[in-house]
Amino acid sequence: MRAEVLRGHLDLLLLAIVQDGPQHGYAIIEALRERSDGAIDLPDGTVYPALHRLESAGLLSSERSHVDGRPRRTYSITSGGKKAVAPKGQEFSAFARVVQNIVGTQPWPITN
Amino acid sequence: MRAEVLRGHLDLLLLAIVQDGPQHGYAIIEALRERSDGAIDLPDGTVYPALHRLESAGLLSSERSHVDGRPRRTYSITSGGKKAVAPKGQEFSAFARVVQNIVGTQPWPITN
DNA sequence: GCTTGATACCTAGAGACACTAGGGGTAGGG
DNA sequence: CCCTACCCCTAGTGTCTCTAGGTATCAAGC
Repeated sequence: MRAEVLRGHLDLLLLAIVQDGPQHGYAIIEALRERSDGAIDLPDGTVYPALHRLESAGLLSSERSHVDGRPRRTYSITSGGKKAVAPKGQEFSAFARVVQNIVGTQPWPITN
Repeated sequence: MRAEVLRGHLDLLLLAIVQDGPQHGYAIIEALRERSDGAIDLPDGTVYPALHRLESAGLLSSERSHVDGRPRRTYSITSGGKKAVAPKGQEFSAFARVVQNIVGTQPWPITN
């Protein structure tokens, strides 16, 4: 699955991953791949600029460190990021529901 | 809801509407607004270029006509468009499921 | 008769964001 | 010594939506 498909929702995914604990960029990419069973496999050239955007937007903060001599930038979610992630998630749900409704496919069982 | 949010999925929505019967652009915009309970309210400057794209991609075809002296362009779905809409819908479902899964919000009732 | 609003279509230019395709390094195994 | 995995970064490109205009008909209100 290309990030092209989730354009505009990549921020939500990145925030969701970092919300579960500070991560560095490379680990975030792996976490997304694992949590999606390989469906989401992003090029790092997509993720790093997105992380920079989120940081300059104040939703993430980062710290440089060195592990085994390798430079690392670890991202943590800020209080602003925490506040933003819930409504973003709800907005996505609403969006998905509306699209499913119009398209007519039901990905989840109807219960009533 | 801005089309910005559904970037990349607008094609799917337009195809889904036209699949239910030929429509002209203005009517498609209204159909989307009604079927989404007002959530999707697209500017025509977004929709018309999208329809042109879909036509030049061979997924829609159009015919000019006149109603009450007003020029109209009515769009119909092509066989190529019909073939494309189902997998696009499934792709969207898969995408939505994966995102929900990662974000952790469940917009539909869990049944097991 | 004139204006306003709804109907109906179109385009140019700008901006946002993911992509491609590179660049830089360290560490470890063959 | 080279290749792979690990780790970060940027420039330029392309696609798609947005804004902000334009054109034109018709009905209703004044």
